[in-house]
Amino acid sequence: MILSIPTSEQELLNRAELVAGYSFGEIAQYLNIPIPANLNKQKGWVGNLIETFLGANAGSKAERDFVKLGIELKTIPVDKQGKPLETTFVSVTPLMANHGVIWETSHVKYKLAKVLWIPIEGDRTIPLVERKVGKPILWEPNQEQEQQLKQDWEELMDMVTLGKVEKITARYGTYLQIRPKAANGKALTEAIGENGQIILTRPRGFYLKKTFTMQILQASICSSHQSK
DNA sequence: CCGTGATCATGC
DNA sequence: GCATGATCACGG
Repeated sequence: MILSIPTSEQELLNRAELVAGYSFGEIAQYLNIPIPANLNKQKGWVGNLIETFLGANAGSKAERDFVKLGIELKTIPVDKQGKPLETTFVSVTPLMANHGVIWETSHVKYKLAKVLWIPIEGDRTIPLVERKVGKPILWEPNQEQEQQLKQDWEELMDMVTLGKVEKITARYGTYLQIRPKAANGKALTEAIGENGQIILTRPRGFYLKKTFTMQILQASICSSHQSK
């Protein structure tokens, strides 16, 4: 089953709010999509399920999910207290041709300009079929958050361009980190080495640390209380 | 191989 | 316990 692409932000929000509270089993049955026993072999299954229901532009383009609306969709697994269980992948880390690349025009800033967060139950003790979708959060980074991300991005990209990519660990960056992002350890891509030469290294990606996404989720709880 | 969707699972 | 580094599936 293919659902139409939402033509407005409000339509997208309405659909996201509609699906809140339903289980993965119910949604998969409605869309006629088979449910895996677990996510071991299909780690992106939940993300694809929600994308399909919300009518996101399918494909693997380096574009936002809802191009016309300028909105990126992210499902985020949370525990019983609503805290993130995983970091959040943002985009591939460019390891070459970074001359003149700045934060303002970076893929990270672009992707995170406007995000529709969909919390999902991620507790592995709950059978996949029974796990439920949470209430959507439409988020834009505030000035402080953008500054935090920019600072981390600049520190990390400095290392990449200066040939220190092999020295980067996930411990760098306060809220944004760089980690491997590949099919397996055999995947290699070009990068700048210690002496400015071209080396082969594992592809990397930018990820948001849990401390950052937790702030987004908690802030939304606060504002919903205040608005009552 | 790259980029999309991410979570797994071992080491600390 | 939990984060880091590794990995799974798929379209192009």
